[in-house]
Amino acid sequence: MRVSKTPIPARDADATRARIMAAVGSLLVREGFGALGVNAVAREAGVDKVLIYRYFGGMDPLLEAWGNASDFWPSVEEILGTEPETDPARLAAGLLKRHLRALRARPHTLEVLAWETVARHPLTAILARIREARSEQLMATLPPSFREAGFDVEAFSALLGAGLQHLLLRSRTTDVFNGVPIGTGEGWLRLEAAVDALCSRMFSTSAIRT
Amino acid sequence: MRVSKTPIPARDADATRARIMAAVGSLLVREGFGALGVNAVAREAGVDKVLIYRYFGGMDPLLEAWGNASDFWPSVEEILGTEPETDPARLAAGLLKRHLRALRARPHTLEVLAWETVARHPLTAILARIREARSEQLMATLPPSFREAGFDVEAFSALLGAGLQHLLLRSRTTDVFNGVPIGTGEGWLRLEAAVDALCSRMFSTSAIRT
DNA sequence: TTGACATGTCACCAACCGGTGACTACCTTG
DNA sequence: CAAGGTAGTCACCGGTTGGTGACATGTCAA
Repeated sequence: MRVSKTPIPARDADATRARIMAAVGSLLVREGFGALGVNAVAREAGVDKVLIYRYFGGMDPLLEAWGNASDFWPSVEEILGTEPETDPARLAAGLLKRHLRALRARPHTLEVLAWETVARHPLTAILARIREARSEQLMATLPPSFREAGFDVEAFSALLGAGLQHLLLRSRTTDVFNGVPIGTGEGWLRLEAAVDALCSRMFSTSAIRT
Repeated sequence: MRVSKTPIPARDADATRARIMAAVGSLLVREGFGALGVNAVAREAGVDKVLIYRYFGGMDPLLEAWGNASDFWPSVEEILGTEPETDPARLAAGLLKRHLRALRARPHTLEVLAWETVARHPLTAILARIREARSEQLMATLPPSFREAGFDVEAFSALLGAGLQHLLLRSRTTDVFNGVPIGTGEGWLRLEAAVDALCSRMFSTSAIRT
């Protein structure tokens, strides 16, 4: 009569590693960043926490691995779109809208962005570095006419980009922001239309006013 | 020879209550809301934590009391400004800019707003309620022409308001956002100028385009 | 003076946290 | 078969957290 204490220990390191990584993601979107810890991840993965130390070296390296592995940030192509656009207003609006849609499809990324606006953490630093590289890569593809549009394009795009990002973050927990239903697709259609209008009017009338 | 264990116990309940309340604020701005707890507040106030339970009934009631006490949200007058404005573009820009300045002067409020984006909490609910009331109060003072400007004013102001708020939150930990130095007054001047330009062009050309 | 009450100190609790060492079970290589 | 490494379990450590009960000390009124 065998009294084996370990009925199905699986005994598959790669699978265990994968379970731990997956647990990070699901725990993140379900409980939020505050719940992320060695004990919690181990519980979520159904695994002893000592394996986290053995396989990853601790929580921070695990988060690094997780951030590097998943398609955390949208690719440059996803933001640039397929066909080239010359009209600066359409170009700007297209970039903003594709950026919006890319983030809207990535709840993990959204969660980390939320954390980043609030607290400093090794993971947010890691991911910020990846994002910076992507951002520079993207900026390099933009035509120089974009920068000399007759108004402060940096401040303009900072304002709109920040606005979209903030609304995305709020949409995780709130249904309506300033009367706009950010919990539904209809609200985002209205916001995309607003982005279109803003870009169009800024770039087309940029020469009229100083 | 007296061996009094309590050299200066102060013995002033009101003062102790005040010290606890003050400790919440200073701890919040210095360490962030993650560090808020019974032990931390008691330490910060130089007070035994049992007094927090005795005087406030726990951490959440303490936070409620704190949120209700301080001038957390700017008054309606502070947002509306002194002199009435009829031009809708100037009116909108003025509202946004005064809102921005009011929040920039309130680090406590900013910290709780940041908190609100990542977690639900009794305190954030309390403050959200106060904010809602102020917001409605403010909206009631705006002329109806504001709503029928020929474009989606709600989406427009949601986007700009959210953008400013997001940049405010990011400025707590980051110096530059999209090339704009949000850590310095110069960056905020540029952003205010961008708000002016956006409002001006949206309201002045609203009839030209659909 | 005596008692009631308010104020504050202290010790303690269970629960959780991150982290580590010792162990068993298994598979592979000789 | 034996040896060694790998995968996983378990028990434990010190420290911190939220929370409570017992107690000392001061103040004030009867």
